[in-house]
Amino acid sequence: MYTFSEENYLKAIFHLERSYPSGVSTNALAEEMVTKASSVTDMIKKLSEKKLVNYKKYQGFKLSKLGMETAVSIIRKHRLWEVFLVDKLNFSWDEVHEVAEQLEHIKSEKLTGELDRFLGFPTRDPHGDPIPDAQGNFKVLNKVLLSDLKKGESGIFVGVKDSSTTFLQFLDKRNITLGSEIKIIDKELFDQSVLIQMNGEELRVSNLISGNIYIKII
Amino acid sequence: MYTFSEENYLKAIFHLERSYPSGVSTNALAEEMVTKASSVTDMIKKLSEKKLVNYKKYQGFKLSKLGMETAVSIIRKHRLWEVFLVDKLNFSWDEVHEVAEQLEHIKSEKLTGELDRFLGFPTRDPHGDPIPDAQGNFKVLNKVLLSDLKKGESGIFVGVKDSSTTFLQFLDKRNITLGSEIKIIDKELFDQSVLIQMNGEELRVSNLISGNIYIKII
DNA sequence: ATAAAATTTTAGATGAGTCTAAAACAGTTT
DNA sequence: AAACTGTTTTAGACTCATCTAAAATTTTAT
Repeated sequence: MYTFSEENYLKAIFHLERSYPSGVSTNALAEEMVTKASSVTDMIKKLSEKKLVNYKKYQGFKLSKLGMETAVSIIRKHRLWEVFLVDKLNFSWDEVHEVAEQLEHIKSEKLTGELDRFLGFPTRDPHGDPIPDAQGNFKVLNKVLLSDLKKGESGIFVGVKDSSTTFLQFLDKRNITLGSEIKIIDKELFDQSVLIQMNGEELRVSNLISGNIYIKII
Repeated sequence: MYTFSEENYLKAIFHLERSYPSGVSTNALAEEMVTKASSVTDMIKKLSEKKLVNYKKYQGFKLSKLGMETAVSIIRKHRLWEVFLVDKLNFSWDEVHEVAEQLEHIKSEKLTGELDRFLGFPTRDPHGDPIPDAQGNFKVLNKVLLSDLKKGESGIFVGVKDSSTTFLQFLDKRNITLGSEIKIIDKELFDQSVLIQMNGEELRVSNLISGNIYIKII
């Protein structure tokens, strides 16, 4: 089994590979992990020895097949626990991350499988992210950022890019909830802010907001 | 907050204090923790600096008020998770310990409180042990060992002393379940084995078994 | 193409938790 | 009260994950 630290690195590399499909750099991972490049190098060496990443000095790294499977299983656990916290324990979607970060490291195949069953085999976590099944398979929803929509286009709010407490609480305050239909009424060229229609109301959101909202076009 | 290791030591000291109310020795704790006396001394020094135990060199140690509160809160979490695993996730009582050992270290007041509510504020874990409430209060059930009962006496099976997988599975195999009424039909003087009546059936159990079964006299 | 800048790795140190081996101490026996 | 026995503590070492500072390498810019 792997240490908490190793698992956290694997998860971080997984997330960074979306942005850097050709390979992740030491500095990028150091920033993500809020640590120093030298610490990253040390850890990557260890992960490389354990066959979890493919690594050549100075050339960046990628998850190996084993590393990918391990990362996906941690993400599966993280997201299942998030569903548990929201659906069963009255947590709101902005409160779950920290606790799920702890729970994702619990080692028990039976626990994960039974939790999945208990929750009704959910396919999305409270932020709209897909939950891998026991085999590690999950469908990446075909989604775009709200900021990429043009005037007149519309879609369903299916996920957030930034899942920080502050952003999620902002969305709650504005009543922007997962599953709502959003239509671009107008787009301001100067600052890229958009006037949207949602649940019969109109509101204007800045580019910083629209750039963190995922939309499924209908 | 405390490390996993510190928390495990506190829990072990808590359990040992029942057997050694006047103070726990280094060797006793080393055996309980399956480690060496020197490691225990190191850790006790640390716990002592953090005001979790009262310690004087060569004189043994006891939990301080803070240490006791901390230990009780870990035990509360352990037992709540055990209930969750058995009641909601189809675990049997012999499968829960290992996973609860991991889950007990999750740090979130809200999680513990909501879990307690979700489970209906249980007062006993699957092995009959009392679950402390949020204030750390719990009632110690007035119970005796089955081996202490005399011929003709009877009571309810309310808990186990040994909660190892093998012992719990043995009880399952013999259909000896928590809550059953047990009566001593006969006691063999030579080996202290007892013939008991339970659920209308009679069976003979050795002293090793009867010495690990807690009975509440009715 | 070479110098400057940025990135990455190495070297050496630290703290947590553990170990073995040796020293210090406590309790008991003679 | 001195010696023996068993317990406890200390000393020094190891691994893990981290750090700072310096060296090595790659990338960028002139």
